[in-house]
Amino acid sequence: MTGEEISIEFLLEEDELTDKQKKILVAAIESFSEKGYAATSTNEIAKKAGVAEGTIFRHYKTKKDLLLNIVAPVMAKLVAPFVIRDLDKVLNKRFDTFEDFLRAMIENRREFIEKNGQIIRILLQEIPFQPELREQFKEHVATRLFERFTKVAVYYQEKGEIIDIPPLSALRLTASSIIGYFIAKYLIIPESEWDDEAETERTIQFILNGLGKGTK
Amino acid sequence: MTGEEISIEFLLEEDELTDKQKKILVAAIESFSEKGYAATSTNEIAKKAGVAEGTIFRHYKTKKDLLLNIVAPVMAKLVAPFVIRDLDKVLNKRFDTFEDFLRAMIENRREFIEKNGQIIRILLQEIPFQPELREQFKEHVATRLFERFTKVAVYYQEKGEIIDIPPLSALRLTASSIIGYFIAKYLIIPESEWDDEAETERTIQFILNGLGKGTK
DNA sequence: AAGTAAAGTGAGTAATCACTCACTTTTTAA
DNA sequence: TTAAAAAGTGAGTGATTACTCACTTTACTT
Repeated sequence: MTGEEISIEFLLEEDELTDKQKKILVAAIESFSEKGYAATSTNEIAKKAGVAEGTIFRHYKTKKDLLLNIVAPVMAKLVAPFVIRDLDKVLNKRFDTFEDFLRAMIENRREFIEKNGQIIRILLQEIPFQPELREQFKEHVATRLFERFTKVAVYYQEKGEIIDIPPLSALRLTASSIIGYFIAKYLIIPESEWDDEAETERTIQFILNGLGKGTK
Repeated sequence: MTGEEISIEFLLEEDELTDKQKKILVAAIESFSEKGYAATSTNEIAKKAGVAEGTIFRHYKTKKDLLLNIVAPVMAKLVAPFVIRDLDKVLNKRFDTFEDFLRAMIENRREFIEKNGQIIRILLQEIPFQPELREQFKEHVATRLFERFTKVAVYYQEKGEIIDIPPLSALRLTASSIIGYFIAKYLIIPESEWDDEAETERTIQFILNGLGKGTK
């Protein structure tokens, strides 16, 4: 976990935040991702940020409010628009092959994860316990992602590149393979060095063969 | 989450536990899986179990001790021996095809998940924050699973059924597809009814084509 | 039936929790 | 320059926390 840098760029630009407010966010992100939301005290965040505890509550009504203000923008302003916007680019370009599409997707998501690793970690941990997060996720990410991917799948199905299965199944299988790769790389075995290029290639070929029509 | 029954069968048989001790375990499992470990108080567990708070600490030195005593057996006595033992059966039988092997694996894991859903949930949630759990998992589950699967992969590679890639990559891709299916079914979209048979079949075919040599 | 160990109890404890508020300092605007 | 608004402070709040301990009840052995 050494050298992991925090991506608060968008938080910095979003509003005009004071120096102390930024420090609170940075400290909270760090502690939440290391120890978990429930196990992190506001006192601890204040100390790490070099700020009085009252300052936190000047800007965030409750501790949960702080959590939501950290995670929500990542979903609403990065995950959703980013995914959607870039998917639009991808879709509008209409990559010639499903393979090109996959390659672009994976590279796109890799960059996103590397910039927002800590906050994604918090998101993954807290989604089971915070109904607000779950709803935001469904609303902003899941449903729109599904809508867009359906178009992609149908497009390449019509081209005859991938087999005729329900788009949701195609999405599940594709996403499983890609996310599984990221989870293995960033969560399960982050210590070992990966041959990223080779593993990416294997993942792409696996999906292509898995969904392909066998004209290899 | 209605009608979900708790699998404490093995806990019941393991030692001779008193009625109150069983109730403590059941209550703790329920609360931990619903609210998370850190957000659950011992007072709350005691009340739910109909027991004095002191009774909990008579049997478990600390709250964390309680957590470990719930989760560890699932790994050590169910996950590890179960996975390994059944994998042995599977391996010793030497299923004719990789397809048969996959089918047996998926059915086996499905039953396990359905019996131990709550504890698996706790395990997944707490692994990032409890080093003891992480080590136990690596020791009992990950390494042995990898060892065994390597043999399987090499066996079917030699038979020419699956392509020649590193066994770890084959494991990653296979596990991603299967676990992805379970996560989708039990965690992400548990409310909708699934055509389990069809989805299982699609998952198997996806893996077979993905790792196959294209002689479809 | 008596004696002993284990199981169970619940009031008590110090520490910590999220959060408040009267106050001071800094920033902004006219 | 000044007044108002915003940002920052930290001692103080009652509630809750995990855990203890002197004591009572139950279970087991002879």
